[in-house]
Amino acid sequence: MSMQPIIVVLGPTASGKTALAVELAKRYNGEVVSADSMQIYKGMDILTAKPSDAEMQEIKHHLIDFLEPDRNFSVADYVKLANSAIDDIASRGKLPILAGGTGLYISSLIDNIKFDETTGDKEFREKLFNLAKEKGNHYLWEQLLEVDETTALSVHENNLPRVIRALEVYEKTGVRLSEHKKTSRLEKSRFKPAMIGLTFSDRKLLYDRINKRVDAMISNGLLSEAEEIYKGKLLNTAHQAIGYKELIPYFSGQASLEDCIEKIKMETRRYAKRQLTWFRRDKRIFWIEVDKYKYLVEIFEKVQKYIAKCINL
RNA sequence: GCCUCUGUAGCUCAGUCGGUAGAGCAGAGGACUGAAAAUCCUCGUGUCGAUGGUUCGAUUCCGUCCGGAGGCA
Repeated sequence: MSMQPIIVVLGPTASGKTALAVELAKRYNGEVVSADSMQIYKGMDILTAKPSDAEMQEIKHHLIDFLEPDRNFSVADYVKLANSAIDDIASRGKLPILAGGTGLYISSLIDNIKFDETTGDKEFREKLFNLAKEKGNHYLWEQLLEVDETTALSVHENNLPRVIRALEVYEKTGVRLSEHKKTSRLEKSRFKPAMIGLTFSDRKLLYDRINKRVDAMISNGLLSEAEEIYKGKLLNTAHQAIGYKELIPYFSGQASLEDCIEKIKMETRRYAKRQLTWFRRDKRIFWIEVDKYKYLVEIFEKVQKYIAKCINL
């Protein structure tokens, strides 16, 4: 079976991924598959900086705006859906273009990580969470040390969700997470990716863009959008969105709007930093420092050359 | 004009009974396989406002000057 070529556009939030992905889709007869853990949800348009209506009409986008915000979602779900979206695109003779900032989703898909069928057990997790509360994080971690030493030694005892997940995997499947990690990578990836990373030579410029974008979101109606969400019901995944949870103290009258907006900016900056940390370790990525180019055309030309070299298009 | 308080890390402030200093926040680096916009770990040298004096030694005590806050006229 020949490998599926795919263009991947990644980078921190507010780096210009959406625009580049759309341009590439036009140039290569492609369709965009979003790799964003929040844009999957319906509504939350401003909050998650979804592509504009014009962009969506011009180029078909997948895995955006399809799930109710009260539904949970996971990497495993993502990989499954993304794979079938890609098959669909390829079957119509088009080129899939993956674009987004959720590093875990991107690498799980591109590296063809196999997830097994057991889903997360909410009750089990809650039980262990309470146990940790009662007896301390170290107690729980020691339990993990007994059943899966490798994982225990690589996860800090305070990283409760990770400790709990590792215990859950062993409890429900009888297989250690550390073993599962090995077998999950046995199958070779079906993709031949051209990975393009957008970054900034000067972090301050990125932060500047983020701050401005948050201000723009506010003037575009973020408040009323977030208030709608505030009234509705949200479950685990969606309520984590930056820009929503920071406004809750404002809605409940516990903090000033100004302070909450500052908080959104700060959390977004930190998020961008974490994204960069995640992506930096992937040596396949062809990085473009976008602040070094005056015109988008220059970036576009560079990217095209790289794509030509990488996947012969 | 006089009196009192104050000036220490990007910010808010501790502290040194005289032996050149430390927290929180911000920031930086890192980890990451089913909640990932999440979760977690590590990292604190700065003319201690300026300048004279006392002292073996001053950011610490004293004088003067310059900022800031308050009070009295």
